[in-house]
Amino acid sequence: MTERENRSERGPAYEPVAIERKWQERWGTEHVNAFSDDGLAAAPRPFYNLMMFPYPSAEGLHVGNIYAFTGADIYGRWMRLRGYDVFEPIGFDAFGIHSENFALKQGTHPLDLIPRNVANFTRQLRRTGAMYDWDHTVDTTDASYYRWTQWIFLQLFKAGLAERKEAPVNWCPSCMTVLANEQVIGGRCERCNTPVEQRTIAQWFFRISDYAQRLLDNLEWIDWSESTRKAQQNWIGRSEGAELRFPLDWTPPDEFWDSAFAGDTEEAEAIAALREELDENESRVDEITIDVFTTRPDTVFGATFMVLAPEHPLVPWITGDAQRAAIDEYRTQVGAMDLVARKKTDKEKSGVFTGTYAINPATDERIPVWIADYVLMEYGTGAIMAVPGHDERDFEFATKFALPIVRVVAASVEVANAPMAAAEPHEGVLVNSDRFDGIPADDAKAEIVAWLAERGMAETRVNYRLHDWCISRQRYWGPPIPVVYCDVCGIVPVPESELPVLLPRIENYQPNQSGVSPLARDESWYRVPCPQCDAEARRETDVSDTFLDSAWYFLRYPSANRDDVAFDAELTRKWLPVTMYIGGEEHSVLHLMYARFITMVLKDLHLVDFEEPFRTFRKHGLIIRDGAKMSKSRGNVVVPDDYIERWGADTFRTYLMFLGPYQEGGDFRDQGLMGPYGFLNRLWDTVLPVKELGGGPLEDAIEQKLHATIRKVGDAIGSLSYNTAIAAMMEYLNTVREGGRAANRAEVEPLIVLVAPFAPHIAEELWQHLGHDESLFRRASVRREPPSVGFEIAIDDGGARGLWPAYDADKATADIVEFVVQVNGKLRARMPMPRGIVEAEAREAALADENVRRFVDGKQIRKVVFVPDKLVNIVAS
RNA sequence: GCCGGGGUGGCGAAAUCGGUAGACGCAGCGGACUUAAAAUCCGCGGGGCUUCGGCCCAUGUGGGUUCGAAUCCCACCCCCGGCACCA
Repeated sequence: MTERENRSERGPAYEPVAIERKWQERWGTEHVNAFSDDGLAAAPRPFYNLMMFPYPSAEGLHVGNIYAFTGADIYGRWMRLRGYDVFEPIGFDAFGIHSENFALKQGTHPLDLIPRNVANFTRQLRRTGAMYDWDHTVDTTDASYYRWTQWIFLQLFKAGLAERKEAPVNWCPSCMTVLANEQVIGGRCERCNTPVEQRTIAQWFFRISDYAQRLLDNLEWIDWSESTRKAQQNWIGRSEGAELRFPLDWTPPDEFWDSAFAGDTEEAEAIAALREELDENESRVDEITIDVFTTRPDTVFGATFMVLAPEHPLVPWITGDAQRAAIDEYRTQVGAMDLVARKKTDKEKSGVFTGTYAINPATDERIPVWIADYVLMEYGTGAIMAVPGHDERDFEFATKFALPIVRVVAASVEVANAPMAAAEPHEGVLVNSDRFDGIPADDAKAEIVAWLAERGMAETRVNYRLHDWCISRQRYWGPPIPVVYCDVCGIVPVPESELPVLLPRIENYQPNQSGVSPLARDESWYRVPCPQCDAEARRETDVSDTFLDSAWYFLRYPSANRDDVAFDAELTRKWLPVTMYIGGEEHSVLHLMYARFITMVLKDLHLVDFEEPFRTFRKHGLIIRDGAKMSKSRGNVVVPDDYIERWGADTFRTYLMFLGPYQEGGDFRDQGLMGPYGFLNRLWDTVLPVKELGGGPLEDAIEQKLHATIRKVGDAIGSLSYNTAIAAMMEYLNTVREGGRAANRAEVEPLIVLVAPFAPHIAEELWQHLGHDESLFRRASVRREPPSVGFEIAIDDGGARGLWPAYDADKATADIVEFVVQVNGKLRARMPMPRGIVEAEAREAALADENVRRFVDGKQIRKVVFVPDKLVNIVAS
């Protein structure tokens, strides 16, 4: 029989593309996403299923996107089948350097390019078969969206959490803009990999570091993927220690006080405060101190010199005349380094003596003050006490410049003065530390801090690695920061009523090295009257970081169609925080941190009533191709359109989920598609001959397998083990088809529902074939009288009921179980036994086995281990 | 260096409150159907030995705990991701 003849008996072949078109249209026209006539506002069982909205590139949707979205969509569809009102929106994160660079390369204006990309993405997204709510989408570049991004900025500004300050920032010479710390990876621009330079420019910062502790504390309880939580913990980088003060042994020149410490760095502020204090107390000026942060205050007796970061503001004032030329040269040299060179850990230590000494507050000894590039201005106080005996870097430095090295921690006091060949970072007891000798180093930390604190020379302190978020970008393609500079009034926020500050269309939007934004070229745009005094003023010409756009988009979705508020209070109460968020881990310290921060701020401003935006977050893995990372240069990029056109979205989706554990990712191999494709074909061929009234009762063995499969698939989807869920369905279908037998309706009808989250189109089609005239997903989500189906429907803990089949735990287990018989832990026989068999009987049956006897005979039975319904282990010797 | 994750057949992977290692699938081999091929269906499939009953070995390496270890403990090796002159 030829395939054609064969087919004519079994019915039409599976034609995925036609079926998928049909159902994608029907889902649209039948409003499958409508929970009720009142839509979002009235949904009784809200479940906010979020995925990370894509950046709409010109290349189109990447498999990585589809992998991420499909995994999230399966979860959403599953929840919907279980009777929840699943809100699953999608949008476009279309501002930012990436889009702008591409536009520049193409010579197409982003205002023209982005709508095209969005249209193409929309087409592709629809084709993947995800159940997006197309009535609630966002596009961050739309003025109706960024108006509210600007509004968020203003809320932070009013709360004192947005501030403009001059500070050393990361400058990418290729992108020609500043970057947030989070956008610098190993000293390089995360976008273009160019080594980042340091520049001092006035920028807008959000005070995220004020929230460091809260951001850290909440990580203890939020339900997030472990690795993502750890990444955030590392990024926040809390360390506990102390701040110690080292008085300078130095008389400041007169100009010290009249100097240019008018900058707004913390150090200058501290000096100003100190001056005031000294004036009040008529104290001696040499009580000026260098403050250091240390996690090892117990080693203070070993601090034999100090090191300041070359940029430290005290440096010019404490530099001796003899050292000035060398110091200036070194500072210039370090200032010219890019971050990759500066932060290199394996280069030889360098540094210069300032000519000034400080007093070690523990030993009262004079110790020299140096500058060196291994001390970083941005961490701690930008100054350290160097303890060469117990810090590798200090040891190296001391060795190179012949500075004294003292051991202050040792295994015991007896070995206190053995020669030191290297820094000894290990724990022990204090030595060469005067009255603290013999105390375990760990205990000494608190004691020494307390002792120094009596003299005002120390206090305990925690320090964070997290820095304020620099949000200014000297680029064109972003929301203008809504601020006006007035000579009279200073910094004036744009009144909320005047939002949005529209991004003007300018043709020459190329960035340049000047540090000045392209918008500064459009005088007609930036010249405005001051909103307060009407004097001539000037708009801020920087735009905000794209990550600000995405730090609040999840709040916008439910209210996407509202033009009077950023997010409606009622809708927000109903739908947020997000119930389930699935996305890539690459955003652990960028998007996911910023979104948490913005939400906390909004909570503090009483604009939302929760402070963690995502109840549950799960990361998904990465897809590689044929064992290697996908890249254009390697030529191994999967173009989703081609695969979907050829095999259908259902096969593509199912394969992506089958190729490996979802949370770990996997290797895309074209051959692999054949597995899921064959599965869907066999499903089709099995269900098609089943007529509406056909079939009879379930055979026992199949009924058992069915119940076990329902349980397994539900458990697996719940834990995102999609690959094993699919394997379980394949196994079940194999059982149903065993020996070429024809299936009956009761066997396949529930299977169609199990398959539906993965392959929704074929499921709909087969569902319809079985005589149901309404969409499976619509039927599951719109609560009316129970649908007439030939299986029990599961009722969720929360009372939700959709179409997901229930299983009977008793029926899911076979009546005859295969027992394993071991002798001394080694497998010697397998035998079927009735479920629930008691130990004595199992033991008797086991000992009756010939092979078991071979290993037991002639030996003494010491013990018999019995695991109900599983095994008997006879211990004999 | 620190923090995560991982190492199981030719390949992707299952199985981790300790209890049949390799489910499911890909590729492969054998068979049915066919003039033939494709498609489809059936069967085989870690390695070694075998008197065909079975036996021995096997989950990165080396130890340990246990009646029993891929799973737990100790030491180590390798791979992937993140952080890193962070004091």
